Amino acid sequence: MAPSYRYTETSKSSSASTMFPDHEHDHGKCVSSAMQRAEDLCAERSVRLTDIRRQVLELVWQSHNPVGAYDLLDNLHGIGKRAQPPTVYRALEFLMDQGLIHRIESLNAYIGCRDPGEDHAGQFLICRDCGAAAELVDKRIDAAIGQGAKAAGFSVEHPTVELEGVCANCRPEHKGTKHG
Amino acid sequence: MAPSYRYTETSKSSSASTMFPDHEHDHGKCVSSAMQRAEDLCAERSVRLTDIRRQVLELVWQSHNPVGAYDLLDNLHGIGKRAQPPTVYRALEFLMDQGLIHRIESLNAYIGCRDPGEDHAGQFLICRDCGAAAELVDKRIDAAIGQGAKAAGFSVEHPTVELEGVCANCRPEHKGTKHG
DNA sequence: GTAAATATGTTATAACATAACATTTCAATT
DNA sequence: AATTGAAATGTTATGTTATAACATATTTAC
Repeated sequence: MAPSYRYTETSKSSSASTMFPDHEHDHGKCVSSAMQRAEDLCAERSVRLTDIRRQVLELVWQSHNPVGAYDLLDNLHGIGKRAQPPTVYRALEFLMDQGLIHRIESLNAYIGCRDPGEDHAGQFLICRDCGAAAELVDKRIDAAIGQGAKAAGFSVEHPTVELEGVCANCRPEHKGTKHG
Repeated sequence: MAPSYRYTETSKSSSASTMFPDHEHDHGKCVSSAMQRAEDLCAERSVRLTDIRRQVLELVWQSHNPVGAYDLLDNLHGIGKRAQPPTVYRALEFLMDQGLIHRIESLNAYIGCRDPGEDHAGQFLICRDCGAAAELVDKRIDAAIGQGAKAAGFSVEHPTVELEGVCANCRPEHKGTKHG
C-alpha cells in the first residue's frame, strides 16, 4: 500500500522519485480524494465548506500547477454575472486558514495541499519547464532551517521554501527513457 | 578583525547572534561600504553603475528592511518630475543581475545583498515585528535542500528561502536586557 | 422568530509590474 | 570632433495581483 500522500497511480510502478505525478496518473482520484478530505476536515472542525469555497478548491486541484487568483476567478461560474476579486480572495483565505491550499509566494499562485490536517510548513519544488509544483515535507530541511535561525537568535514562525528548478519528468536525460 | 559580512558596529561587543544589527550600529558605514563594494564590482565587470542605479542602491540600503519598488520610486528625486515605474524596475533588474540586491518574494520588496560578488542563494530571516531582514548563508540549509530535492529527482536552480519570525532584538525575553 | 455571526455581493481603488516605442547618453572609432 | 552602434533612460499606456469599505443575504443559536 502506498502512503496516502503519494499521487494516485494507474498500473505502472512508482519509483521513489515520483514526487511529481507522471502523465498517466489518474488525476480524477487526486481531485476526488482532496475534495473528500476537505469535506471531512471541515465537518470535523465545524467550519463551512460553502459552494464557492468548494468550487475554488476544486479549481485549484484541476492540475498540479499553481494557479493564480484571477485564473480561478475566470473559471468561477456563478449563476449569472462574473464573480469579483474579493469572492475568490475570500475563498482562498479560508482554504489557507484551513490548510487546504498553500500560497506559492514566488508565483503569486495557489496549490492544493497534499496533506491537510497536518500542520506543516510547505516546501515546494517548482518545475520551470512544465510548471508543476510538488510539495516536499523534509524534516532535515526543517531541522537545518531551525538550527540556522537559532544560531542567529531568530525564531521562525512561518518559513517559505520554494525551490525552482527542473523536475525529473522534464530532465532531458530522462525524457527519452520515460515511457520505457 | 570581524569578518567583512558582519554589520559594522560601534564600540559594543558583538554576540554571535547579531545577524540583525542592533540599534546602535553605525549604519552610515553599512551604506558606504555597500556603495564602495558596488562601485568596485561594477568597475571590475565593466558595467555601468549609473546615477539612477546608484541612487536606487543607496535607497535600498537606507535600512535593513526590505523596501518596495514604489517606495523607492517616491524617494527617487530626478531633477524635475517624478520618475516612472520602469525607471526603478530597470534599476532593480540591473542591481539583481549584478547580485547587489535580492528580491524578497514574500514581501514584493528588495534588500541590499550583504555579500555581492559571491554567487549565492540568499536565505532570509525576516522579523515580523521590526520588519528587518537578515541574510543568512547557511551551508547546512543548502545541503539539506539539495538532498531533499535530489531524492525527488529534482534539480534546484533557484531556491527561495524566506523565514518569517521574530528576531533577537524583538524577542520579549531579550528586550529588557538588551542595553546591558 | 429574532438576534448575532458568518458569508457573499458590490464598488472602488491600492499596490505591484511590464510592454512598447521614443529619445538621450555613452564610449569606441574614424 | 563627427559618426555610429549600443546601452540607458523617458514616456505612455496597460496588465496583474490584492484589498478596503460598506451593503445584503444566509446560517446558526437561542
